[in-house]
Amino acid sequence: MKKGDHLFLIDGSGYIFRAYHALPPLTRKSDGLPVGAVSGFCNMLWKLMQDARNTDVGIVPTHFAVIFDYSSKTFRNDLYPEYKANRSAPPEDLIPQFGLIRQATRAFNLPCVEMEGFEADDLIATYCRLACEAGGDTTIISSDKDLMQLVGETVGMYDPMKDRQIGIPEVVEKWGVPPEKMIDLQALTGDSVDNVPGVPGIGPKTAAQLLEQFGDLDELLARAGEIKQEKRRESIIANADKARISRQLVTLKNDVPVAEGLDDFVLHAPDGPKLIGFLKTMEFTSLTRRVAEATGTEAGDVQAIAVPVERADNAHGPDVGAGTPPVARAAEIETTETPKQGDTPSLLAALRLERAATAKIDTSAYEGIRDIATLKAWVAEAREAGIAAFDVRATSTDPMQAELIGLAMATAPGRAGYIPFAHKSGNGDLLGGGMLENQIPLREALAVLKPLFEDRSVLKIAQNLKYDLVIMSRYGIDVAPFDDTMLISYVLDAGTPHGHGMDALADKWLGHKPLQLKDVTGSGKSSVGFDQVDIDRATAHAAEDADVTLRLWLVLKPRLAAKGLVSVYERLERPLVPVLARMEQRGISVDRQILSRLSGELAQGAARLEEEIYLLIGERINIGSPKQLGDILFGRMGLPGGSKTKTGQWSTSAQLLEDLAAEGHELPRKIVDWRQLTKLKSTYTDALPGFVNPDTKRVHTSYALAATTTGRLSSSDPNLQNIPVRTAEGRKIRTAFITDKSLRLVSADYSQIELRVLAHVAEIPQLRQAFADGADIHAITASEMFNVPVEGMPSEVRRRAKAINFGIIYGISAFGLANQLSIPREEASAYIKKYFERFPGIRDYIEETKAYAREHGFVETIFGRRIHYPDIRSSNPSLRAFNERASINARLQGTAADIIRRAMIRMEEALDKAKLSARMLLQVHDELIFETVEVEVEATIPVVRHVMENAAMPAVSMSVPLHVDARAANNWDEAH
DNA sequence: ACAGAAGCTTA
DNA sequence: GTAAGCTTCTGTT
Repeated sequence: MKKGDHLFLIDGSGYIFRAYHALPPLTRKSDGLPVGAVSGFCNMLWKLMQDARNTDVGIVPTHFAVIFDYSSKTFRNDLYPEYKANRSAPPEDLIPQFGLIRQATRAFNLPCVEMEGFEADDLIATYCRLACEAGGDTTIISSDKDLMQLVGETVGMYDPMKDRQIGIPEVVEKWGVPPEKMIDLQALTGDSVDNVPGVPGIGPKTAAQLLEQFGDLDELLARAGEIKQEKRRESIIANADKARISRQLVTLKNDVPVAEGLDDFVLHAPDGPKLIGFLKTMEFTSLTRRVAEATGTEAGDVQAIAVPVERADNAHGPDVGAGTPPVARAAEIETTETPKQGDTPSLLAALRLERAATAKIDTSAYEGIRDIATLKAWVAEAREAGIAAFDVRATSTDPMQAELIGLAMATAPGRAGYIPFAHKSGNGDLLGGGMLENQIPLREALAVLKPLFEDRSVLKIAQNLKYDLVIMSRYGIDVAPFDDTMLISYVLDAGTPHGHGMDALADKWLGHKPLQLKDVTGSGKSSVGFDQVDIDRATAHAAEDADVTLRLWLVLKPRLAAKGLVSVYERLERPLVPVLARMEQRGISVDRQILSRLSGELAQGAARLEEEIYLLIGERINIGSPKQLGDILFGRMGLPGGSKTKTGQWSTSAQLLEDLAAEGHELPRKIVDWRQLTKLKSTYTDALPGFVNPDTKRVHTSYALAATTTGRLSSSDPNLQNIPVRTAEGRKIRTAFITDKSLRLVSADYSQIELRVLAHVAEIPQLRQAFADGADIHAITASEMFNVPVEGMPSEVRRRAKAINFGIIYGISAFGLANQLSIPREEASAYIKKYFERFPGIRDYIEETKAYAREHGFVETIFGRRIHYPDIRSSNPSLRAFNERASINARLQGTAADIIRRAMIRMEEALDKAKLSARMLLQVHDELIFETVEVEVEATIPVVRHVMENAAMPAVSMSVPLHVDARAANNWDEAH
């Protein structure tokens, strides 16, 4: 570069966001790919380059580069961790455009410049300095105030959207200070968007005036005592440190060790065919025409090129792969719904399905990523594509104990690789095998992967992502943004016969059966850990999973929009993933001594009962065997009332034994008691200590988001949602769930949430009133049904009404109610009839639900969650009736589940905002359990209650108030 | 070694 | 009558 040359630097990242928000949304016609920002970008580049050839304009660039941010984490985060911390992920439809804009830049024959650890602004500052030193001029294509500090005699800015030049006078006019004081001004005002603190109470006007008065920031801070206005003076003195750190944050670094020099930016004429190929692919018809004219290219001769993101342009592409012909397949899917003609998401869904299902899966085509250079190339490729499916391989299915073995990544269908970190040679002698050659050491690999996994412009996709999230978090990586194919499937298809596991989804959508873990590790006694699998086989297996995950995403994601389920996914599913990941990581403290003592007591009690039982039956059978027990009780001893299970065995259910005990038989009572003690011992007091994590000394359950049909969570390993509470004996187990001395457990649970949901959705005036009054709902029900006053009501009357209320929630049947109340079926029938007479709205609700389910094959919660009942039209009456009851229950249980999900999603921020340190640990369907310091208990409870009671708002304003009870104690028993 | 049934725990 | 998960026993692979 020499004197007279002119460098154009485009702030690519800044432009993307501005164009996205400023320009009308635009999607590629053929498939709905969002391209608004790309279109704006291409038009701007073209205009700038046209101007470059038109010497009349005055400014003629000789050098040209587009600068991008690399990742969200830069050296500024080391200075100030909160820097840009409250930035949220970019909008859904912007994410794929980041990669496209880089491609656009290259199509224009322009250099794309970015560097890890630095913002685009730092690179721009550096190149400005270099150009200045070489005697050239610079124009920065941006209107960002953060760049205004660079404006000077040889550096100007240009806002392409407003067609406005920004020089020294414009900066002074806008901010009241010359460019060289912009840094001090920004240090004072701060920036709420980037989380630069600044001095509270000082805005641009005040800052400019102060700088005018004192000259610069150092002088101002030194002489702050001279400021007349009291508030202002105090604030500046108190926040001098914040101003200093802010100055560091806003000062651009102009000595970045850049890889490309200015000579690499010499402007070349555009390559017509290359550029037109890209523009055609994007379907920018008018720009394509203009470029064709200007470059003298015949647009018709140019083929649209393949673009790594969303290659739906290739719909008639490779017709390989066996099975159903693609067209028939796509058609088959859409006939199950009612697609609207020209409905773009539906069309996209069909196209995606066809592509992903037909492009052959070849496990031998995956790449082993064995050195840093290759890994870096893959990372670059993922950034280009804007999406990356990944799959973690680790030593354990428990993410709290798993050590990373390797990681697979896919960037496009068929394009996948596997990075081995820690595979060992398979010889299983005592010393174990040594580490295999040609792997990338974990630390080095993670250093390269971390910026990608945290890059807000690259969407990370996984199947059951929470597992990977917990592991990555333990390695210091916060994965965002992300999609989870399992959850997308769950939102689309809860209740359908196929599950949401990878194998089921691959089979259903891709007609493909992926390699099984067992096929590479072996099974049973001869099985080996995944780290003992040789790297080629591991690559085939893991990379295939990443490839399949990417294809599933391509197929499933557009279906969310096509079916109007985006908001369920975005508001009830995806945001819960990191919340649950954190809850699982926190775990809960369990006192092993208490459990061990209880185990001893239970063993003694059970042994005593065992002896008594043996004495009564005269032999030492296995009491735990229902078969042996039934044969003795009803066969040899000939007890009355025996009934058979469906396999023809004598039934020995607790209910039946209780009935016999009530008739005065001694043995059944002892058996029931023995079962209770052994149940408590084996399932809880003996099993729980085995779940204490050796590192954290706490118990970390695993929550499944996609395991139930209704939207509830489930808990396993261990299940902490079925810890005993009903009997005094069982409750003792809860005393083992404890906190440290200065901490407390806070338990907050919704009171009667499902009945409240019923009163709301079925619009039952008496029930709404009763809940509004805070009345005893079962007593009110009884009073309405039996015409008895609530005052002095016999407990039996209330009990029956309560059973009916619960029965309604479960999709009542006379058979079930009769069983529950131990009354004849005719009597139960009469109760139900009476109930419907008093609450006709509930009968209507039930009938409407059944009719809706029958018509659509699914029901919905009030938040739009869809639950399918494919057997609702079965000709089998009992199967049909079962589906009817389940669908009635699903609307209520599912709505309640959605409400607590919403509360959980909002809870952490609400606690943060209230400056409370409480940490959410557990969820038990209608209850949340927190751990907090004792001194904050009183402040925490109202915050928790407020979030939970208002969780339906603003999406739904319920006609019945939600009520939350909350208590704190040293253990779960007393807190509940 | 695994799968299903029976039984029991929770909301 | 709804929704789950875990343990034990039992019979099959």
